Amino acid sequence: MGDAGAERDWTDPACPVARAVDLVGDRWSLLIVRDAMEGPASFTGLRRSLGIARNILSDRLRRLVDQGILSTGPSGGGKRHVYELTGAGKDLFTAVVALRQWGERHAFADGEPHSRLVDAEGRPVAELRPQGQDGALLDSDTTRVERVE
Amino acid sequence: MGDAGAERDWTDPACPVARAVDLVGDRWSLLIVRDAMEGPASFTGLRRSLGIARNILSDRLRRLVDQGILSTGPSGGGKRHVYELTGAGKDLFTAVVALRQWGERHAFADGEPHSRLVDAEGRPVAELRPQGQDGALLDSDTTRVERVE
DNA sequence: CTTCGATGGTTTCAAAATGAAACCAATCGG
DNA sequence: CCGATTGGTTTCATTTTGAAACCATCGAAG
Repeated sequence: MGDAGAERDWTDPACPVARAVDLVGDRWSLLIVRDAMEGPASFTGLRRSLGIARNILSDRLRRLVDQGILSTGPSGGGKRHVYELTGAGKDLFTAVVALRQWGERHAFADGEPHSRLVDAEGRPVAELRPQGQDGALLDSDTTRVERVE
Repeated sequence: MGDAGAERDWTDPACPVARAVDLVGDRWSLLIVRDAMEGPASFTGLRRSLGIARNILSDRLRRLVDQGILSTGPSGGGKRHVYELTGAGKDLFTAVVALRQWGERHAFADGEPHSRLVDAEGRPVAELRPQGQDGALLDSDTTRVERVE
């Protein structure tokens, strides 16, 4: 991956979780990415969908492009208009799905309606489950963080 | 789930991703949860580990307890000291793992060292991969969000 | 070619969140 | 009883966010 952005001084330099949070863990970035998952997005499209302030959206888009998560490449004419996910951006799919599934399980009252993620045939996506290399299911009690020296 | 917290007016009420971000999508909450995954956590332990300001940590802990993600239950004596994950909190494991794996893939230069998540035998956790009910691998191109009316 | 509306911003300023530091009460070890 | 540690709260400065106004460009309609 191209080392595009200049973040420097991470909250916790050795922890991939902390770096991910530093990059996309604010109020808006992941929602912009969520929207961009549905296809190329425009400034006003995002604005309407999210209800975000213009200046903040402008800043977040610039930052996401700098970080290599979005591109506004010359696709379309080069006039800096359409935003789409890069490889790194698309790769956030799994994390967005994980947050979605957690939200479905814990952020809605019983019977409260919510959007769903489905495959091309309309069937819901299976629940993500962390496993070991041997296929055994894992959780926070059966794993540990191996700190790096 | 007990409707403990009072969040009200969500950024995007029907979207589980947005609700999850509203609940834990700030600079610190997920890192607090990450730390709590390793076992019961104390105020000063978290402070030292994260380098977070006292008042902010105090606020986040209160909020996470209100939201039913952490408990500071009477376990230990009832004197409001130890914080541990509730069921909903432990269930964030998958999302934290997904962010960790994304961070490992995209937030480190080649060869730059980082902590790893391993199982009880020290073997790395397998990469999470969204699948359909039939086991087919899915990504943002082969899924769509079914909006709720 | 002119005008009009929409798009994609930037600037300015007020309000809210964050952080550093000082302060404080309760507990614990000796 | 003494001093250190823990678990905070309060105060105040700094930073971030957001609403609103402003502005430049483009394409379509007249």
